[in-house]
Amino acid sequence: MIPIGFAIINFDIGLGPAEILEIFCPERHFILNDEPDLEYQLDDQVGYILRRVYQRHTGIFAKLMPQDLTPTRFAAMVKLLELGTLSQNELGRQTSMDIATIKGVVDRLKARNFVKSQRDPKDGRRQMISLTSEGRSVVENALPFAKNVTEKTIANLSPEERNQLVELLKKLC
Amino acid sequence: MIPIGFAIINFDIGLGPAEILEIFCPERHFILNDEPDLEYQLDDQVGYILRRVYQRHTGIFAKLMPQDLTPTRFAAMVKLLELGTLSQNELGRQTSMDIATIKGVVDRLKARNFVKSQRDPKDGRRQMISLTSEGRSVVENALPFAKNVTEKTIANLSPEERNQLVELLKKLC
DNA sequence: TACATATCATTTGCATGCTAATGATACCGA
DNA sequence: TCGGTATCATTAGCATGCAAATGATATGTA
Repeated sequence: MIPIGFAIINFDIGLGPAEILEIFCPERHFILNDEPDLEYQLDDQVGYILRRVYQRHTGIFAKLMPQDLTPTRFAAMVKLLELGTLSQNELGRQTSMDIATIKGVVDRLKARNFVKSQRDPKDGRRQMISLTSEGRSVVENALPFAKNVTEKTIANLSPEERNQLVELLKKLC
Repeated sequence: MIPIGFAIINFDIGLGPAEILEIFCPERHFILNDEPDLEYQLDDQVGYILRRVYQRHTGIFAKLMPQDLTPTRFAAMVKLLELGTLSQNELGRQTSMDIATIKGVVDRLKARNFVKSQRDPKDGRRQMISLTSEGRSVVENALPFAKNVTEKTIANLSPEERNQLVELLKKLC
């Protein structure tokens, strides 16, 4: 049961799929047989919308942030600024990146001399990651831009709506 | 000006960074000098939260969907089911994927024989993409699973909260 | 001490997602 | 018809993001 079938009817009687379903069977939402209503509007699915919103956000981020800072690079540097030296795994946990992803991010930050790493002398498994002085300066200077990115991302929302959104999203992770 | 400095104070007097800033200067939010307040909590930034929520969602998606369907593959197939044959570019626009991304998705769907493509005889530039009969069957069978993915993603929210969230997110893309 | 288990890190492979460069085809106005 | 412009598609390069396999190091216990 696919939307296009309804769209044709829609041309004739000026009703959308949902309304037509209501007319045919307001309780169970089926037509002509017992097939369950599988009407599925991609554009209303939270996952699809989340992808699109995050896409727009990363576009804003790329446009406004200095120093080629990406969301993940910046996140790692902010956490290092806040928490100091961290093992690579711990840095990944703090920034919601798995070990493969955080390794790539750290490698690229090292290539730019924004972070440095050294083995933990007390635990030979650990790579301890910390900001270089250049990295500290870069991330401190980037903070106001990052605030601006957040502002631009939610510019269409009122202050109450902004709080609502963040509270709702926090319940989903 | 980094949070850890406040955290130490916090131990002693039981106040968070925001409250301490209020005490020192409720108007301009600075302490001891004219440096603007750059307090920046990564975990409260909407972009960072969006990434984490979408991450969790894709995890649910991967766990529940059949046929190795990913969010983008499924999105493309749903749009083809709904709208019929589309040019590759148009399919990308309908699913919020740029031309490079949609090409990869289409290539992988073709490799699985879920979609087929042929040049538009009326416009030699266009690759017209459509579902194969196998692809149609796969996506129709996948729809209830996709509904379940959405349900699991927002399981922590009440019905009103779900509507709120979707409405707020739609304002951001 | 020796072994099992856990943790940390690396690597490979696959899948998005973007930009930029390139080439082919349509279309439109002079 | 010609030439400029627009659209469609391909390709290359870089950056996430995940799963799985591998290896090195710690740790706890028999």
